[in-house]
Amino acid sequence: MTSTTRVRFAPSPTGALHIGGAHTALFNWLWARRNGGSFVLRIEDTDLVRSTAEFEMTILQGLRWLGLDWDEGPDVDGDHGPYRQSERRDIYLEHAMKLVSSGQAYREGEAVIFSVPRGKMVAFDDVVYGHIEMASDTLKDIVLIKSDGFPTYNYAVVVDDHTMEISHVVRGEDHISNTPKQILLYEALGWEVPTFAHLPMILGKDKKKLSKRHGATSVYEYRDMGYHPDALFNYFALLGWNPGDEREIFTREEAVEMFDLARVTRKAAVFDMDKLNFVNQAHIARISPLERARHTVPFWKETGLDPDSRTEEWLAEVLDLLEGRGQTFRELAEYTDYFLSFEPVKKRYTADDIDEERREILKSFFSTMLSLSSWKPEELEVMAKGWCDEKGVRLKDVAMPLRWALTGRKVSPGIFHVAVFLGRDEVRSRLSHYGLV
RNA sequence: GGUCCCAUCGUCUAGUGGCCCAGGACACAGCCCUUUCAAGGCUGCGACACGGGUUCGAAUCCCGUUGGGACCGCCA
Repeated sequence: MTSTTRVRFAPSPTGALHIGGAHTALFNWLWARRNGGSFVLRIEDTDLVRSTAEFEMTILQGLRWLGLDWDEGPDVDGDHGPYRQSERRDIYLEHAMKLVSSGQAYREGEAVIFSVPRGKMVAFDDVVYGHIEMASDTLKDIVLIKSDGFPTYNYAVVVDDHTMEISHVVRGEDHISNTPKQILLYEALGWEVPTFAHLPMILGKDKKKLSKRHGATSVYEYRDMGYHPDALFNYFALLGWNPGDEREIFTREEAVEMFDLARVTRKAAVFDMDKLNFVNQAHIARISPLERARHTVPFWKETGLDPDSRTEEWLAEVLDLLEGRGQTFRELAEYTDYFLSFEPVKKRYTADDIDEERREILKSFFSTMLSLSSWKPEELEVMAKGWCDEKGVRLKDVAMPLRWALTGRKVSPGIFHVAVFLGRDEVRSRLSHYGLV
């Protein structure tokens, strides 16, 4: 019937967009884009008590942030709407009544219940898990319409996937056990059964289902921790799938090109922050300096700094000095605070580790340094090495005090690069604050 | 309890009977580089859950055991 690929992501708006949901949405999106098909977004809001419009909105925003765009959905017109289950009640009722009149379902109270046929073997071939079968005798009758007039999940999903002409049902492995029930419903309704592809679950470090106990579970938390959406996308794609070669860092477009449902793995995967950090660092290294700066701005602001008083080019240059240091935008902001202001340096460092004897040596070195004719990193380094040789001092004995005075930290990029970028006047001013010049 | 699914380094995985006394990546350790920390380069540590089969040959196929997980709601 449907020759084109149509997949869907069907979240229920009872919470933020969680990692598991984002992972499922991602694989659906990948499959749709890979095949030039459609990605449909459907809101499963039949749980009156827990569903809210706010959650629906955050889920949509979360998907957008991740770069997962949909072709049809509650906010995008299509030929298969409406896209909220709460707006499709007449459709569910209509088909349920057909089952009642054909004797395959019965009423009990206000509800409509499907009688599961006895002695049947229900089987399907899952793209990921292979052949699965289950005896219908192990199933209880299935509630179709609840007493409140709303459909149940297992019923609504069948009606929707059929009427929306979904070709591939791609969802979490926790739905494998529901699949035979749904197939029975497809058959009773006389509908063609779609192709199923179940995805492995994502677990926490302790191999238990991911929950709040494992820390951040909503995609927004990752955004706020300083992860790039492309990196999260890349990392999610690697959970339960791999391209077949040894590439691990790739763009959205590259993933679309390489993706194949047939290569999805079956084992539940543990969400590993260390690997995510590595992937994020790799993406930060790949994006342009300007984009890096734009992503870091909110984090500078968060620590009370004022990046708006600088040009984007200047900010990008600052970040460039980091040369790979930092795994998140939050760290990038942290590691460069001293470029934007001397205040954080003063808070971190007081110079009370320097005794008088040491201070005299340093003053001598810094005055030579500040009077250098050329203010370039290489020149500063050559001068410093020469000076140290002559005085019988180790380079680190002058480089570290300089680092402390300029950055307030024991680690930083090459300190002569920092000094040059800060400028001779600013360096003199910071050194003089500590009485070192 | 019933049904279903899963099982390769700590983690993500490659592997579909011989190319595997198992390859890559993260993490970890060491070395190189070096003014610190990163980055980068090199090296190392480290796994086929167990027991039976089938086969000339098994991580790969079959059976069982053990261990995980999911579902069994008028939740989704």
